[in-house]
Formats: sequence, structure tokens, C-alpha cells
Amino acid sequence: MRVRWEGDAFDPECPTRVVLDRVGDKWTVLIVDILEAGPKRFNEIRLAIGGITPKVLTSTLRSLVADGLIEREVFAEVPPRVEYSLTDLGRSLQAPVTALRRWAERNVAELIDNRDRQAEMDDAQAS
Amino acid sequence: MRVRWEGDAFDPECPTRVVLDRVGDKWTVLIVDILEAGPKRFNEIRLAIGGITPKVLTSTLRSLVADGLIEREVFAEVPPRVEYSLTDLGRSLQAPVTALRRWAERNVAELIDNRDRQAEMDDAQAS
DNA sequence: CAGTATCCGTTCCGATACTG
DNA sequence: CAGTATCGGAACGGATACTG
Repeated sequence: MRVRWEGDAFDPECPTRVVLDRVGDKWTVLIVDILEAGPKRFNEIRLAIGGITPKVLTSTLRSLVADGLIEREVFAEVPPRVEYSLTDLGRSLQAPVTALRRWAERNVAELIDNRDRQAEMDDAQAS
Repeated sequence: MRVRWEGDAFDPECPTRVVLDRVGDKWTVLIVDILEAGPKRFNEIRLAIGGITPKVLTSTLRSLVADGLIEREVFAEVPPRVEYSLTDLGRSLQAPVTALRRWAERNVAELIDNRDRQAEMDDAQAS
């Protein structure tokens, strides 16, 4: 299996693209963050997020499991118990994401200001 | 203007969310990368990417300008010339994105392997 | 050259209701 | 408890054609 990257960032298998898609997903970072504190159950995650439907949570968790970023463990009990936890791979993702988060915290005020100013100008234009 | 973040990552104005949305955008990182080499004209960018329609490129560039990540300069010439270049803010985004890219290059093989393996298992299941 | 204008298919996500 | 099933709306991005 030959693999060569010419920097085709719109090749769906370009590493950067794959990671950007995962990390840019609406819930991924939030879930990974929550699991930082330790294993959590389905409803614990759901309540911790507080605005995600079970359907969406399920599909996000499935993707995360598929990518090997989190693990799903089922306990044969009644009532059923399922725990999700970070894998080493998932944990290792924290560092770069934190770098991005820190950039965000430092610079987003400026970015939002710019964006708002632009929106006002657009409004003025439209009138 | 009071601002307090309780970590509402699904608050559309949460810094992390804003940055993730911008960076997770399909073309943003690619465009910022291209502009690293210096100012570029509309069609230069378009050809460098080679798979983006003018409409989408326009809207992406507009967003980037609105956010203050790139600058748009119009030259009063015939034929018209417009140049796009990174702002300091745009340049400063490179570092955290590079961190993510490096994580991608180191770990995506594993992630893709996991994903493929999972897909095969799903196929087997479906049959 | 540097865009605009339209149309259209897909994908994502949320709401709601139901189940092993 | 931990999901699944269905439906629907909105947003995104692409194809194509046209313009100041």
C-alpha cells in the first residue's frame, strides 16, 4: 500500500484533513474533554454536555470509538452499564487541541470584534 | 460588556468553538497555508487549490477577511487586481495549526487503520 | 480578472417518540 | 440505562453560467 501526500488537503485521507474534520466536529472536543476526568457513562456525558440528543451523542461516540480515540466498555449488569474512556491516542490529542484552545483564548476577542465590526458595516451597506 | 465562559463549548461564541469552526472549515487552513508564501491574487489561490469554485472561494475569503485573518487589497488598475495576504493574526494561527498537523502526521495512520478495521467489522455484521 | 447569480444534492443536526 | 427509529429543517458546498 503506497501512500504519498502531495499536501492534497482536500484529499479526504490527507492526515491534516482527517484530523481537522474530527476536531472540527461540533461535539468531539467537548466529549474528549469530559472524558479527561475519567471514564463516564452515556448519560453522564449527555448531562455534562446538556444540549445533545441521544441520537447525536451515539453517533459521535461511535465515530470516536471507530477512530480509536475512545473506548467503549459494556458491563453485563442489570440495569445495563456502559462506560466510555479515553484511549492513549485520545489522550495524546489533548496537547495540540489545548494549543489551539490557548490561541483561541488569547485572540478570539480580537477576531470577534473584527467579525462584529464587519457585520455592522454590512448592515449599513444593506440599508 | 460582561463576558464569562463556563466552558459552554456549544455556545456559538465560546472561543474554542469559534476557532474550531473556522479551522475545521474545509478550505481555511489551505488558504492560510498558501498565503504563508506571500500575497496572492484571487485566481492564484484558486489554481493553487485546484478544486474550489469561485463562489466558495469568495465566501471563504470573505469570512477570513471578516475575522481579520487575511487582508484584501484592491488595486485601481485595468484589468483589476486584488491581492490577499495574511494579517499578523492570521500568521499567528499557524503555530497551533502546525501542532495539530504534526499530531496528524504522527498518528493518523493509526486512526485510519482503526477506522478501516471498524468499517470491515460493520460490513461483516451487515452481511 | 475577479468575481456574481442560481440551482441543487448531500450532509448534519435537532426534535420527538419508542425499546431491549 | 442506553440506546434506536423516523422525520424534518437548515446549512454547506458543488456545478454551471453569467458580468462589471
